[in-house]
Amino acid sequence: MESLTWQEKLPQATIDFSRHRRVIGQLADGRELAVQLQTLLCNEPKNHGSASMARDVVEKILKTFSDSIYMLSAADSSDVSGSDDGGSVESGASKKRSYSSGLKNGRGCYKRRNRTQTWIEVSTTFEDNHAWRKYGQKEILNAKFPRCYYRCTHKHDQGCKAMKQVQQLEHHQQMYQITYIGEHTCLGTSHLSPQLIVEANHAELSDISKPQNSDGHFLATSTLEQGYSNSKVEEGWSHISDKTLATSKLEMEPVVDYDCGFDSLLDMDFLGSFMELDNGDFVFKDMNNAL
DNA sequence: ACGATTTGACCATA
DNA sequence: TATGGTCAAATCGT
Repeated sequence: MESLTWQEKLPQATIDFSRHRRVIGQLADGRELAVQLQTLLCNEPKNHGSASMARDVVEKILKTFSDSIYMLSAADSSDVSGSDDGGSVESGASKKRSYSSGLKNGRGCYKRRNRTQTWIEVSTTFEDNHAWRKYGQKEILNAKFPRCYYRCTHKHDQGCKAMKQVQQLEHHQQMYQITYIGEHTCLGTSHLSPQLIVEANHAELSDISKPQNSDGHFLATSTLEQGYSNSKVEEGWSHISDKTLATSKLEMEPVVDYDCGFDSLLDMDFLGSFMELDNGDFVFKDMNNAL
């Protein structure tokens, strides 16, 4: 009874490569046309209201084309370039330590927690108004950047079980995919600031909706479990510094388009593609379960 | 001195 | 067996 990894499933999910490539070609043509339209619009007066709106629309179209091409290309390429190089974060000090050989000491004795209280945020910042302590970092297969593991600073003094995992997205390096595990039970407020939030039961997504709120932030909902109220993410967006992350804080652009969020989903365990419905919603077709 | 971070080892799971 | 999640000693920073 062999369980297949997603890499092993990939060829099944992308059986018709030639059709894929034709679609990619079509998308490339569409992008080219959008570029031409953008060029035309650039000749319009800057302060012309409708022209500026049109430019925005064209930019979004371009991004949509680019990301669609990327998504298809990613699925098309069987060359899953391995976990790369070592672009890992190296802290200044070289550290060679000699572990005494009988290292048991209760090390690694733990239970994997259930993931019922899990949700995913995609944001330009991995800060929130909670104090986190980093407890691990790991190179992830097929991911350029390592995944960092944080737990609440108040784990011991207040017994707070909240944790989060932060992973920088390979194709949108200003974006971070943040997986929150468990609610904070420590004192303090919780205001998230996502561009996209996926509420999930750590299971496959089957339905992702376009942004509903006025801020242009994006919200995706798992149809498998509705463990959290959507209002959670719409309460407010205050940021304060996260002490544990301050030292590695990056300069980041504040504005991100929703397609970044979609891109991020590729960096997760999902394999599939997005389809836009007539009503404007996006549906994620899970290729893992296809065929 | 003490808390935070780094990083290799260990364990669970698919 | 490969991969991801967690632990904890060593190291760093204040």
